[in-house]
Amino acid sequence: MVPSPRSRSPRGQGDALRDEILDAAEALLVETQSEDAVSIRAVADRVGVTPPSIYRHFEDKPTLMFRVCDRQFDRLDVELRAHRDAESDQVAAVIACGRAYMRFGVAHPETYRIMFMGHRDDTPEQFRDETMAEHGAFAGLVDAVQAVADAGRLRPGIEVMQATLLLWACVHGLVSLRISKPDFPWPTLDEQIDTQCGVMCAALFTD
Amino acid sequence: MVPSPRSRSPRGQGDALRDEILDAAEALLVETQSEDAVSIRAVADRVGVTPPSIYRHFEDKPTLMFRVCDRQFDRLDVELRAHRDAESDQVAAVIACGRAYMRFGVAHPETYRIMFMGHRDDTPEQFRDETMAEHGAFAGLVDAVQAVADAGRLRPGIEVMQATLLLWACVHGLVSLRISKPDFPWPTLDEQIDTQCGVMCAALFTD
DNA sequence: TGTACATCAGTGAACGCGCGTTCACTGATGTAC
DNA sequence: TGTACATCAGTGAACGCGCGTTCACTGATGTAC
Repeated sequence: MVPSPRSRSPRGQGDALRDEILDAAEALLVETQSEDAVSIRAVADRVGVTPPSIYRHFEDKPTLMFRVCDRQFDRLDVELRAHRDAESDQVAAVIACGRAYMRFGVAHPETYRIMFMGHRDDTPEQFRDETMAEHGAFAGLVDAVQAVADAGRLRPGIEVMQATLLLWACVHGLVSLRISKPDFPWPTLDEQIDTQCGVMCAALFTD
Repeated sequence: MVPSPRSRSPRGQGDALRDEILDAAEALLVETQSEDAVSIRAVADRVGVTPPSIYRHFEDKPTLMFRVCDRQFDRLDVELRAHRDAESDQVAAVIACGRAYMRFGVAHPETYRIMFMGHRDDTPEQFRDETMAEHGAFAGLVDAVQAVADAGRLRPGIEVMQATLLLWACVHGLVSLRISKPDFPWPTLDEQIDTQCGVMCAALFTD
């Protein structure tokens, strides 16, 4: 291994390496588009550190991977929140969220795969419920649909949670199929998103 | 390894083992619900044969796994075809197919995962396009939607392929989310399927 | 009817692989007296 | 101002693991003459 120019962190700042590790792992994930390629050794190499150092900052590999993805999803959350705050029309806000979500998923396939397409048993306990129901993208979607309902624009006979789950299934379905089956003769992403948003809104919302 | 009671196949019938291997692999997959647990060694053990024997019948592990899943999906195809033939109402036929597809996916999570949630690079070449666009469940769905269109019951402005992709995204989304996030507070499967079918049909079909 | 031979289903032993992880350690830095 | 010490970020070497896969082989069975 080539000796790295990296110098050791001073006393109180051991956490500096933590962020470098997250950055390196994220970069590897983006470059290789393969969770397997992001081994503890590869991450350590890229940071310029030996593998055991990783364990000073993350308890094991799955946790590291989820922290990486979690950080990326936090950025999505910020974006979704911005969309909701920016739109005065509640239905338009839901559409904007849906669009942003689908674009994000297709643009970050391996991240999306880890967060939403993985095996339950490969998911560290701390990420099993939390990330999902309460926190993050899903909660935002519930809020956005609730706003539509509060404005009286949800189609009669459909409840907020039903509508939210249906929307989630649709956006997730589009994203995950495109990720798993890249060789399928898909239409343009824009075209598919437009169709899907149009039909879904017509089905769920009024006005 | 306990010596097995299995006796060697006579001359022309080497293919007998092939089916036994498929059966054993399928049984293991169903029991463990884990692709990783279905190792070449585990399959060989269960059949009562040594690992190298597997390679006389399947070129490698991914191919074996896909053959196993393919066989299960063939059964789904038969079921879907039966639904379509049994329903005189075209829309009812699409609904029946969608329901059967979702039930199948949720009932065979690991099979579904391998076929529709895997990495493109883990998919043997022979299964990359074929299983999808031309053959099997998707083609059946296209046919069913085409029948609705032929009956003049597709909502104006929506094309057959658009409607099919949307339906596919929805059913796949429901199935794959329930598989990946079993800890999520889902509604009953029946309830979720009913809502989804109701809303989708209202959105896409007329009468 | 008997013998030599080809076939081929299945074996036994081993290969290399890269992985996640653990362990006892080093050595620079700050702190107490 | 100097010395002993505690801290703690990061190291080096190795562990065990189970996997997919390969190779040269055995030995029962059918076939040709």
